[in-house]
Amino acid sequence: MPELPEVETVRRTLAPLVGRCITAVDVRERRLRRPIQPGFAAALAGRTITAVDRRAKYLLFGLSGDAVLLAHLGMSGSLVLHPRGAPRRAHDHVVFSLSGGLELSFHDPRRFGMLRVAAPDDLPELKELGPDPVAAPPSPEALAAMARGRRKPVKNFLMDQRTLGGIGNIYASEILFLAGVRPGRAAGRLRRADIARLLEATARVLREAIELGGSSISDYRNGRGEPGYFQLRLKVYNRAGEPCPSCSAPVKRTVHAGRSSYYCPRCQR
DNA sequence: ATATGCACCTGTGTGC
DNA sequence: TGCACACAGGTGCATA
Repeated sequence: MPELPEVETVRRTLAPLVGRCITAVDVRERRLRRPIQPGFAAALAGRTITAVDRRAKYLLFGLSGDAVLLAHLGMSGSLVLHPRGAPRRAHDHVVFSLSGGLELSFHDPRRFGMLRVAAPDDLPELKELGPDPVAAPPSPEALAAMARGRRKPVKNFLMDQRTLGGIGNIYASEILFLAGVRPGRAAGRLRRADIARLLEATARVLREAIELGGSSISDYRNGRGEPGYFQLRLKVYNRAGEPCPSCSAPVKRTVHAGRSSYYCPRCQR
């Protein structure tokens, strides 16, 4: 579910938590894809949230006493605020009690998400992440250097978190459509002009998606439980057979590395 | 080193 | 209605 625009929207809706104290943590299900560590709740109780940051698709909650709560929403995860005592839903795996009568629920039906407490200098998950395409986009030269010699499809190159941190399956198709580049093109065979258009398209698509609060395809919600609206602006994702909004040719679906790709066979070369 | 396949899960939609 | 199957926003490990 969540790619950069969704995670950034969650970050913004949870930013007001800065200054609140985590008074208790109820771990109702530890069996996430990576099991919740022993001592997770005890390591958090009593700490105050000092920052809410994002790196690629990771959320980082800065905590008093030199600790970080690292969170990833996987495919189906959400973090939603609600008043204390609100009914638990199925798949509410962790409930954080906060000062001021609030609770924050980590809800994740597929359990691909991740929660971990760590010291700020112990975050190996973030080591290999590429530059943030919104906050610190690379120059065309730098992206071209990363693509040099690579034979993997440009769509998978964009989705590789070591290239740019935060692009997933939906936005990869949308970016390639806007840039006029076919998803199956080998990354290393892109021309300089293709690279430049890709970077422009990436910035435009992600910025607009953030403005609209991300895409709610089925059940994505921000930290206040509200949906996003960028799904209404998706041009090709999940639109196989529908007319291309630019030239009316039918949108095609293919598979790259096991993930669906959507593109216009006329507009994208 | 690089690219792909599959596993990890539950829920939903489709076709029979 | 029930059932089987495909597919879904991600990542990490095994395998060529």
